[in-house]
Amino acid sequence: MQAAQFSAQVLGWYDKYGRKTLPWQVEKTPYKVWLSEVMLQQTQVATVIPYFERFMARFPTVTDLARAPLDDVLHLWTGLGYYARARNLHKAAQRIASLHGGKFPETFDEVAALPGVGRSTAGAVLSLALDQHFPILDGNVKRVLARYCAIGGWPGKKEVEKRLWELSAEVTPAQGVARFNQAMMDLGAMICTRSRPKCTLCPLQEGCIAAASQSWASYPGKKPKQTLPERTGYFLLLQHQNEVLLTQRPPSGLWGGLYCFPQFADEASLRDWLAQRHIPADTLTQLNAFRHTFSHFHLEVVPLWLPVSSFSSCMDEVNALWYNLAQPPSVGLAAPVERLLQQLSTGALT
DNA sequence: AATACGGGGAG
DNA sequence: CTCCCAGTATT
Repeated sequence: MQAAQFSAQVLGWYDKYGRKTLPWQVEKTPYKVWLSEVMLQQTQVATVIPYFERFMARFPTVTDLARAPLDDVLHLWTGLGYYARARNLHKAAQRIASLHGGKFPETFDEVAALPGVGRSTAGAVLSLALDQHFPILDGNVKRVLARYCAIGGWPGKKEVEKRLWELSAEVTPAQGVARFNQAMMDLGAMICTRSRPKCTLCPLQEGCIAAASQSWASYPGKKPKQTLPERTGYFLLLQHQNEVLLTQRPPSGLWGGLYCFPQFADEASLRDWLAQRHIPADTLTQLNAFRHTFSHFHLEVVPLWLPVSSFSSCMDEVNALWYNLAQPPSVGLAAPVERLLQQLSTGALT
C-alpha cells in the first residue's frame, strides 16, 4: 500500500463530501470532541446528536460538568446505554477540574489517563480537536482498513486488532490529521457501510482488495455468535397517589447508579418482600410482560403493579425515592423503567 | 485473554 | 429475528 496516496485520496474526498457541521464540529474544542467521542462509543451519530445538544446546554464547560451531581449526569444520559460511560465522564471532568485546573489536557498520556478514555478516544480528541498526529481505530476505520487490505478475522481478536492499529498508524498522514481521521469515519459511515457499500463512490476503490474481489462481505470478520441466555425480572411498581417507589442500583455494574423498580427473580420473593413490610398484595396486577435485550443476555420483564392507598414502612428503604410522576426528579433511569413510568403517568396500563 | 457493559437502528 | 455501532474497564 502507498500510504501517501491513500491519505491523499481520503483527504481529497473529505474536502468534497465529508461531514463538517456536526454539532461537535462547530467551534471545535477538546471538551466538545471528548464528550461526543464518549457518547459515540458503541452508539450511532443520529442517536447521539440530541443527547449531545442537551449536555452542552446543561454543561457548557468541563467545569460545569465536574460540579454537577452524578444523578444529573445520569439523568441526561438516560436511554443512551453503557452507563459506565456517564460515570467515567463525570469522574474525568472532576479530575480535569482538580488536576488540570479545569483546562482540558492536551497530551496523549494525560488524555488517555482519564477514566473512560482509551487509545482510540484519546487519539480522536487530540487529532480532531487539535490536529495532533495520532491514529484512531473505531468500528468505521476497522471496516475500511479490513476491506482495503483484506484483513480477515474478527477485530475483537487481539492479533487482528493489533494489525489494524498498525495499518491505521501507517496510513495516517503527518499533515491534515484532523481531516483525515474525520474522513475515515465518514467513509465508514457513508461509503464503506457494513452492507451494500458504495464502492463506486469510494476514493479508495483503486487499491482496495475487497472491492477488486467483490468480497466486501467477508471483512471485517464477524463476532462468533452465541445464543444469549434469558433471565426474568419481576418489577414491582408500587404506587401511592402520584408517586412510585424506585431504588438505586449499586454504583457499578449493570445499570449502575440508576433508579429502578424493586426487582425480583420470581413473584414469590416479590410477595415476600411486600409481606415483610406488611403491605397487602390483594390488588397486585400483572401488566404486559416484555423483553429487554442487553449485550450479553435477554431480560424478560414482568411488571407487577400495586396501587396502595396509604404509605407504609417503605420510606425506610435505603437508596430509595418516591418518584413523582408529575414532577420527575433528575435521576438516571434504565430504558424499560422510563417506559413503564411513562405508562403509569399516562394511565396506559396494559 | 476473556468478559462485562445498553440501547437503538438497519436490513 | 440478526448484526452492528466514533470502545473501555475489569478480571
